[in-house]
Amino acid sequence: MKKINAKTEIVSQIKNRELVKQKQIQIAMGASKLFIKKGYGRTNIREISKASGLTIGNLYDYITKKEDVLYLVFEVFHKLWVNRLEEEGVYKIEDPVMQLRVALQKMFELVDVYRDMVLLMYTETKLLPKEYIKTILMKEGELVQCFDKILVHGVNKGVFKSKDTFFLANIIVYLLSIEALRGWSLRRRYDASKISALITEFIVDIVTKL
Amino acid sequence: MKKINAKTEIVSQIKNRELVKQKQIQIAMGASKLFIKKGYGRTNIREISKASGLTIGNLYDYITKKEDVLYLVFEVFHKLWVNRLEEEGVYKIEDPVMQLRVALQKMFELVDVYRDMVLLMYTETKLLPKEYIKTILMKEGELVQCFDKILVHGVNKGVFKSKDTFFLANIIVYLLSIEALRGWSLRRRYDASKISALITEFIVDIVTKL
Amino acid sequence: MKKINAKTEIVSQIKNRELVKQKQIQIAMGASKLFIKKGYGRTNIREISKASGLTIGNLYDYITKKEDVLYLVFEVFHKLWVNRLEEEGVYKIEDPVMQLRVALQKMFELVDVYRDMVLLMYTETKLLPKEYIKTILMKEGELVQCFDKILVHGVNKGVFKSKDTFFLANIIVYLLSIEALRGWSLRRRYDASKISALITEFIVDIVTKL
Amino acid sequence: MKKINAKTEIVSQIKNRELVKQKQIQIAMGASKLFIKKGYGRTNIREISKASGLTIGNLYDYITKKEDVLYLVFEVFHKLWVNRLEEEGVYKIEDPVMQLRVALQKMFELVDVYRDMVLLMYTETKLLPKEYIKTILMKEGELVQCFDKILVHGVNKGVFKSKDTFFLANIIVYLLSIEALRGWSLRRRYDASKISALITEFIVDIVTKL
DNA sequence: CATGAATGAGCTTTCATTCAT
DNA sequence: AATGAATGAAAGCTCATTCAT
Repeated sequence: MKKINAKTEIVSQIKNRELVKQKQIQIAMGASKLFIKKGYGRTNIREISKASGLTIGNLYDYITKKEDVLYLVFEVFHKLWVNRLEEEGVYKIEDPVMQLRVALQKMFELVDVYRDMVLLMYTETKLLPKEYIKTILMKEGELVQCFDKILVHGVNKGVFKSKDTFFLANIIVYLLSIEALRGWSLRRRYDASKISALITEFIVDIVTKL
Repeated sequence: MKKINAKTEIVSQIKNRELVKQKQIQIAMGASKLFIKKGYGRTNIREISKASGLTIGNLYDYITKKEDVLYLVFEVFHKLWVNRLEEEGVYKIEDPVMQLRVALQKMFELVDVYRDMVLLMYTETKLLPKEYIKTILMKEGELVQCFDKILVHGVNKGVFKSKDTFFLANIIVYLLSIEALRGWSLRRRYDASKISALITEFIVDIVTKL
Repeated sequence: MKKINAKTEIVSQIKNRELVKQKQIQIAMGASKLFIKKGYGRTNIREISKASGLTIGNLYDYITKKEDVLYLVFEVFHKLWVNRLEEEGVYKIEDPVMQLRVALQKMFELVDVYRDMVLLMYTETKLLPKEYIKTILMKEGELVQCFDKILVHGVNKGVFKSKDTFFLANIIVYLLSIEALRGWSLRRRYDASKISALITEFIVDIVTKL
Repeated sequence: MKKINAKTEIVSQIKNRELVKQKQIQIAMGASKLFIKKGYGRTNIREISKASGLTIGNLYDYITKKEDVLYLVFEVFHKLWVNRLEEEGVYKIEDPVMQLRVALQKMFELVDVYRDMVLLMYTETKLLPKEYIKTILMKEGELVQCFDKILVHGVNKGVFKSKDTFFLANIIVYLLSIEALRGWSLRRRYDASKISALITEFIVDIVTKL
């Protein structure tokens, strides 16, 4: 397994590091709404400037290229996911099935709210320069590791059977996005919450029975 | 379940219908290579014109907007998939597990060759106008139906257990693309053919055991 | 007074002179409707070809440049005006006031039907190459001469007073177009037929009282 | 009589209102020369950009569409006319005939200088979108009102006889442009200043004798 | 640090005209 | 004589990025 190793920081002209961080978050928050609504390619710098409350010139004090904004958006957005699992006591749950169920539920809550953002990540990530993609994917990798940890915990307890938790964790993380990516098909029969429920049961079945 | 019903045809200035069809395929073939390499948004008309061997003006005799080219690419590309299942005797195999295995194998062969194209479809479809999206998704729906049919056949034979073949067919079609969409993660441990094999066994396990 | 002297003929590749004339009229008839509706600049050759029932290639057997079509339209259209005065016995009326009234009435009937065409002539003539403009204006000059003749007739009869019939004939011909050119202002108070009536009385007043 | 009511302002990306006004005039001045020489349709944005001393991008900071330039030209140009009457004490002249003569003279001075511009207004106004046409015509209406006022003044003094000053004011304004629109015919006999003189006497005759 | 006007290459699309059949 | 596919220059317009203030 190749080692994940990428650390990217948007370089800024501004000296005050605290300010830079604060403004970059401000930019990401403003831009994310636009990106979700219109996509990255169709959002222009003027709009990003307006949405983030910075003048164009000032905006460029905190970024170097437009791509940086997309990166910042992904960065902010990604923290949401991992934090969700880490900050809410999921890891303290002892019962493996319960732990998995809770983790999945928390993820689906986010998918439900940020469905378009999930789609955006799939659709726009590859537009970024390689350097950035590497970092983004590394952060995605963290989410896989979270589920891997949960699976290993279940296997150790003798509740889950999987011999290849890494593979299964990937499957699980991939299935989390099914509603965002294939909702147009599934929603012809089921509503969003039913889809989440079906996927949850499906995953639990897999890890306990296969 | 809503009825799928959409039919789109790119309007052309050219009267000779045969020629139109031939040239539109020519355009799609030329453009697809560019789209895979650079994405739709970063490929410009001049390049498409050159790649398809038509002058710009003549190109616009066969399309109306740049978007039409993306649609044409998807259309040509999609025929590949459904044809692959229909034309190669998959439906004549009696043994359900064998039938499913062969179908999956054929699909993975295509994924392997057209990995980037799969990604393109997921990433760029939503850039199209609604009218076109409808048609594209309808064609995607056909693939789901193909697998649904295979599953129903297996259930009737008493070999597959699934009570919700539509849901499962969606999962299967979705999993077909996992290598294209999350290969960056899986390939850190497995090569492409191993991934296909793992997914195949995983699916067979699911349909026979759950 | 400079002598009017211009004769233009659209050159054609086709040998049969009769056919050329017939087709050129066919082209003019088809195109005039388009020009009135959309203006010359916004009508393209494809549309002209369709409207005239000739294929593009064949159309170009009867014209050399798109401008030729505008010239043909003006030519056909202009015959209407002069013919209207010449063919309908206006010149046989003995009473000068009556003759003038009838002539004006006939002209206003045409303005009423071809209002947009009048506007078109004013708006597009100057887009033509000099050679063509000369011919067009010569034909316009014929109309001035028609009215000049009528005025001279009245002066000889002692009914009209004007010493400068050429100047007055120009004024009259100019006033014929007032509704087309300034109708937007006048029509806020009067309808089209009222405008014609007012102008007619105004002209009669002028020629008899000034 | 419908109420005239239209106000159009070319929207600009630039925040500094003063600058916008100044640059828009700069654009109008540069473009008007081109429009007079080649017409609106045959002048392209690149030329306008060069003539106005702005880069293309910057030009588009002050306009939205090419049409806006035509509107700006008309706007600047129109101020000239109304200002000419209002700023030069015409309204202070008590003697109606003298007042009318002076007003006409001032107008003909402008026609003489801006002959091609007058033609342009007649020929290109209708190319504008309705919204703009409305505003342009409203401004034209102001000129009619100026002459209406002069006529009413004369009628009140018992010097002019007209019962329908609105109609006559329209005729007068229309006659102001005769040299621009039909000069090609009249100039075969008279030079420009003679034409102005003839029209002036003609108008004075009309208002005093009819 | 902040402002926003300025830059100009690059984009998609149209269309008069030609020419092989 | 008739057909209509092919040509490609040129059009209007956008937008990421810079830089003087």
